[in-house]
Amino acid sequence: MGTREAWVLHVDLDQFVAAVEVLRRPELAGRQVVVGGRGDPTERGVVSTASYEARAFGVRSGMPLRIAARKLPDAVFLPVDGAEYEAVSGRVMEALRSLGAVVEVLGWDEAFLGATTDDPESLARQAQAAVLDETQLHCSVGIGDNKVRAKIATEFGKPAGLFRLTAENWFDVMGDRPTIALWGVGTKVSRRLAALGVTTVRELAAAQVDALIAEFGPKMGVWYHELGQGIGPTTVDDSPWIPRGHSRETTFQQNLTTPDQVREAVLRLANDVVEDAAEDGRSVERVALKVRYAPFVTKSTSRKLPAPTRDAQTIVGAVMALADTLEDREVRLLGVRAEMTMPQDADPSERTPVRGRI
DNA sequence: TCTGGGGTCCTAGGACCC
DNA sequence: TCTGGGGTCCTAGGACCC
Repeated sequence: MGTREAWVLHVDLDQFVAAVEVLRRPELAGRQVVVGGRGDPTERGVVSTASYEARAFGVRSGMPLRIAARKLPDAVFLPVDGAEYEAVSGRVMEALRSLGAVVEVLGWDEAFLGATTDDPESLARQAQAAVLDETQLHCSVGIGDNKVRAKIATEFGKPAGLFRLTAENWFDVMGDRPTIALWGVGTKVSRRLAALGVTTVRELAAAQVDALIAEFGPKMGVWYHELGQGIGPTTVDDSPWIPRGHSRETTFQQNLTTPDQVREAVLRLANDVVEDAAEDGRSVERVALKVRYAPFVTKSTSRKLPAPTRDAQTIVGAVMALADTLEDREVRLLGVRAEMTMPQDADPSERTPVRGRI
């Protein structure tokens, strides 16, 4: 018998969105499926998820639909159906909770599991079986001694497999890889690291933390240094997610050209956001307006409200006041965001500086 | 290539105060 | 007259993730 230890598992559904679409349309199995936008590859929009058959031809998430269609003229293009994915996601998470581990939901298709066990591989296979049984969907599982290693391990398990990444094999597996392979390092940061002479994970781990702090600031400098060593948070937290804000944004198929069109669109977005906040029963303390002028210049402004409020008129009025400051130029995108007051004693000081939700 | 939508968190600079 | 230093709040922008 091994020793019982605390493990973090990261469960990630394989090509989730495309797989859900194939589930309800079995005739699509084995075909090139591209989900994105409204499903019309002649429109402005990007790929949400591509099936493995489509990825084989270089189609990736985030790619403009027009480009995907150029690469794959015979692919099936489908619109994003958030309600359906949310429903299936709920069943996935239920299946995971049935295992008795702590489940921290990260998004539609991802979760951390926290458990104390002497056989994490067995738990991982149970998770895969439970999800497959409940939803007919396959997932990959990363096994780690913290969240960072578990998350990165999943990539080596895909598709439908397992991989274990701990302090023991961290440098063997990751040491020679580029820093962009790390969760939380993107193109910009990897480029700035390269300018400091740091290109691999091993070099990042060995870098002077003072140099990283000078370049990235006190929090991120320390965080990147730890990331290079595979150090990360170990606590899996299943407390319900409390959103900090709500936002709605639209890229227009044709640019808006008149101030009236712009005001009308902002009003609509503001009303939607007010509704979202009202559904949560939360007060709004700050509003923000984002604009993307043609061809692709993005600006944002925000204003703190004199006092937190749930009054729709007040909130919408504050957004419209921001709209009055917009320039008279062609508009490609508009977005409205409302930030809400957090319920008491949510401890902002103890948060981990990882991008996105952890 | 012609670049979505919904999120989170960090940094930096200026204003203001003591 | 060569011009403090630190803290906090506000806002804009940047970076990243799914």
